[in-house]
Amino acid sequence: MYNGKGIENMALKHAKTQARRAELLRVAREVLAEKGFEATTISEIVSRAGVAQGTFYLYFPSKISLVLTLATEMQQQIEQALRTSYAEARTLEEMIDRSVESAFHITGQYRDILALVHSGIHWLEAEEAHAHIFTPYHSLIAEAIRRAQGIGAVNPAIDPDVTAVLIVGAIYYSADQCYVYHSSIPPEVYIAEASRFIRQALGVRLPS
Amino acid sequence: MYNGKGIENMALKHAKTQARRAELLRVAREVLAEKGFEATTISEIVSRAGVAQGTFYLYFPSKISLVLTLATEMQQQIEQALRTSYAEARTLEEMIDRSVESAFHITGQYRDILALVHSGIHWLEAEEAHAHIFTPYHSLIAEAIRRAQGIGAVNPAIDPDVTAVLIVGAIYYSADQCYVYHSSIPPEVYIAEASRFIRQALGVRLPS
Amino acid sequence: MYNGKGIENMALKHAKTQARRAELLRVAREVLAEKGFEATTISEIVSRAGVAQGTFYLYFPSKISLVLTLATEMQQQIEQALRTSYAEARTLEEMIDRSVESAFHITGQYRDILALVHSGIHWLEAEEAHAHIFTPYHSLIAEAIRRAQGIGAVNPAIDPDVTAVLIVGAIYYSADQCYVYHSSIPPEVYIAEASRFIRQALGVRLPS
Amino acid sequence: MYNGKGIENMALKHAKTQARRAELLRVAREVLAEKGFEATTISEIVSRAGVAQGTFYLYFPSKISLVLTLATEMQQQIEQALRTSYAEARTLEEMIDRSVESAFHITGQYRDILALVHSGIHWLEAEEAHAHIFTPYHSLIAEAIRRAQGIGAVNPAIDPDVTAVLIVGAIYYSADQCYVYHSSIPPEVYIAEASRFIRQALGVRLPS
DNA sequence: TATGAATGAGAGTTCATTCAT
DNA sequence: TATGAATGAACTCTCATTCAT
Repeated sequence: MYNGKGIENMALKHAKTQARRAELLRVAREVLAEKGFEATTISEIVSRAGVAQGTFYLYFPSKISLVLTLATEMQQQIEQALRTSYAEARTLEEMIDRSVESAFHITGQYRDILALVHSGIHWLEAEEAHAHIFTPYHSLIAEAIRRAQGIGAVNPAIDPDVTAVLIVGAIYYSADQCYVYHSSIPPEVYIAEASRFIRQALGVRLPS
Repeated sequence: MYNGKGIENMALKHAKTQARRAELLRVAREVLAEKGFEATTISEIVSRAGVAQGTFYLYFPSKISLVLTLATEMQQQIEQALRTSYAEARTLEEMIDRSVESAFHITGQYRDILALVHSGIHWLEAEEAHAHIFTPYHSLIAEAIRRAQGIGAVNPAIDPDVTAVLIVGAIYYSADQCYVYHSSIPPEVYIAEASRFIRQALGVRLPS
Repeated sequence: MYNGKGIENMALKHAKTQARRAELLRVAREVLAEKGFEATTISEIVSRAGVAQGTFYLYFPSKISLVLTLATEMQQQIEQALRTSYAEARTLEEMIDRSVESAFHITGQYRDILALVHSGIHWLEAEEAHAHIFTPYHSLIAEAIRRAQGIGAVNPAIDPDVTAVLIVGAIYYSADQCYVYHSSIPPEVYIAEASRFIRQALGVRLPS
Repeated sequence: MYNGKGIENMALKHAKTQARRAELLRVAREVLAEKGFEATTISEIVSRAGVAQGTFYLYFPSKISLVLTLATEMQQQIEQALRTSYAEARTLEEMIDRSVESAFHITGQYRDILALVHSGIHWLEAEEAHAHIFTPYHSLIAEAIRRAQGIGAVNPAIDPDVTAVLIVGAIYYSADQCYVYHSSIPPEVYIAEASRFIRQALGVRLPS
C-alpha cells in the first residue's frame, strides 16, 4: 500500500529547512549591508530572523561564510544575465547595452557584499574566493571580446583580458558611485554613458 | 628675557613629534595592509613602532582615524600627480598617458587602504569621508575632460562627470587586479591598455 | 488471549535495546578515553554510534551518567577478578600475584574512567560515586589482609584498612605510569615489582 | 646626584604586579579546588579577586595555564622538601619517615590540582607537562633507593625506578583518601602506616 | 522507539580606550 | 610627553538537552 505522506513530509521538511536558510541569508545580507562585516553580529541576525543563536550555526559554519555564500550567489546571477545577453542580442551594440544594463543592475543590487568581498582580501581563503567569484566574470567578457574581434566587429589590437577588467572596473565603480554614494545623476545616465564609453573604447564598428 | 633655546627646543620637540607620528602612520599602514582593518590591533602597531599603548592616543584619536588620515594622504598625492600631468603634458594624449600611469602607480601603492576606504567598513562618517577623498579626484578629471571638449579634442557628447567616474573605476579596479590579485599580466600592459582604452572611449582626436 | 509472538517480540526488542545501549556505552568509553570528559560531546558519541542526537537520551539521562555507569561496570569487573583470585589461589603469595596482575590489567583498561572519577570533575554526587566505586575495592583487600593476619601469614601490626589503600594507590598509579605515560618499562616488570613490593610490605611469611 | 626613588618605584611596581598575580593564582586555586577545572570560570575568578575580566589575561595566557602553573609550583615544593629530608636525615629510616611526612603533607595541600593534573592527560600538552612535573619526583626517589642499595641498606633485588613509582602512588592515593574523601582515620595513622609500608617494602635493614 | 532541528545560556578570549603615574 | 596596567563590554561559537514529528 503506497503512502505518499513520507515523501511529502520529506519535501516539506526540506522546504522548511531551505526557507529558514534563505531567510537567515536574507536577514544577514540586510544587516551586512547596513553595518558592514565587522559591525554585523550574529546576535543581530538571529534576533531579526527570530531564531536562537545556535540555530544560525546549523545553517552556516561561521560568520564569514555568509559573505562567501552571498558572493557566490551574486556571481551566478551575473553570469546568468551575461549569458542571456550574449544569447539573445542580435547586434554587438545591443549585446553591450544589455550586458552593461544587467551587470549594472545586479552589481548595484549586490554592491554591499561586492564591497565586502573586495575588502576581504585579507581573510584567509579570500584570494581563492576572489578568483572564484570574479574570474568567470572576466573570462566571459574577454571571450565575448575575442569573438567580436573574430568577426571584425571590434578593434583587433586590444587585449581582451585586460580590457575585460577595465570594463568590469568601470561598471562596478560607477554602480557604487551611483547607488551607494547618492549621486545626483540618475542611474539611466550612468548606464547610457557606460554603454557608450565601452562601445567607444572597444572601437565597435556599426554593421554597414 | 629672550632665550633662543626655547624656540630651538620647541622646534626640536616638534620635529620629534612629527617623526613619531609619521613612524606610527608608516607602521599602521604596514599592519593594515598585512591584516586588514579588523585584524589590525593598536597593540601590534605600537609594538612594531616600539612605543607604549597609550602613546598611540597622543597622536591619533582612534583606530579609525588611521584610515581617514591615510586616505587623505593618498588623495593629496594623486591630486598632485594629476596636476603635474596636466601642467606639463603638451598633448591630450600625453596627458592621458601620464595621468593614467601616475594614477595607476599611486593607486597601486595605496591599494590596501583604497580597498579599506572603498568598502566594507561602514562607519559613521564614511560617506563624508568618501566624498572628501574621491570627489576632488573625480572633479579634476571631469574638468580636464571639459577643457578637452572645449578645444574640440574630445567627443562633445559625453558626460564629463560620469565619464570621470568610469575612468577612475577602470583604473582603480585594474590596478587592484594587477597588484593585489597577482595577475600574470605585467603592469606595463595594464597601463598601456588602460591608456588606449580611455583614449578611445573619450574619442580623442589627434591634432591635425 | 495468549500470543507467544508478543513475548518473542518483546525479547527481541529488549535484546535490540540492550545491544544499542551497550554500543552507545562502548562508543562513549572510547571517546571519553580519547578526549576526557570535558571534550567529549554527545554529538561525537551519537555520530560514531550512528544514531540520532535524541536517541542518546533514551538510554542515558545525562552525559555524566556515562561516567557513573562505566565506573560501576569497572568496579564489578575488578571485584569479580579479586574474588576469583581469592577463591582459586592456594598460597597467599599466589593470591597476591594473581590479584595484582588482575587489578593491574583492569585498572589499566579503565584508567581513563578511574581518572575521571578520581578527579577533576566535581559533580554533585562525586563523593558518593567515589565511595561507591572504591570502597568495595578497599574492603575486599582489607578483608583479605585481615584473614591473612588471622592465620599468621601477615604481619599482625599493620592496619588492614590503611594498607589496603596504600596497595590500591600503588597499583593504580603505576598502572597509569605504565599504560598512559608510555613508560619504557614493560608491564610485566611493573607487575612483578608491584607483587614483590606488596608482599614485602605486608611481611608475608612463607609457609614452612 | 643619586635618587633612589627610581629603583624604589620599580621595586614597588614589580611587587604590586607580583602580588596581583599571586592573588589571582590563590583565588584561582580556591575556585578550582571547589569546582574542578570544567566548572571553574574566569568570570568567577576575577569576580572573587576583584579585578576586571581582561586583567586575568595580563597575568595568565589562558585558563589551562593556571593548572600548569600550580602544578609546577607544587612540584618544586615537593622536590625541595625531599631534598631537605635527604640532606638532613641521619638514618635511612628517618629519611623515609620525614620524606613520607613531607610528601604526604604537601600532596595533601595540593590534592585538588594534583587531581586536576592527573586527569589532565587529555589536554594537548599534558603529557609533556606530566613528565615535567612528575619525572623529577620519581627520579629523586629512585636515586635515593639506589644510594641505599649501594650501602647495603636496601634490598638490592628491587627495581629502583618502578619502586619509586609504587611509593609515589601509595602516598598520593592515600593522601587523597585521607584528605579529600573524609576518611575517619586520622592523617597520623596514614603517615605512620605509609612509612612502615614503605620501609618494609624496601626491606630496610637497621644499622647494626 | 527514533529522529534531528532547535534552543539559548554561557563559555573563553580580545582589544580599543583610559588614566594614574 | 610617555607609559603600560587596567578596564569591561562585546564578540563568536559550543553543546547538553528538549520536543514535535
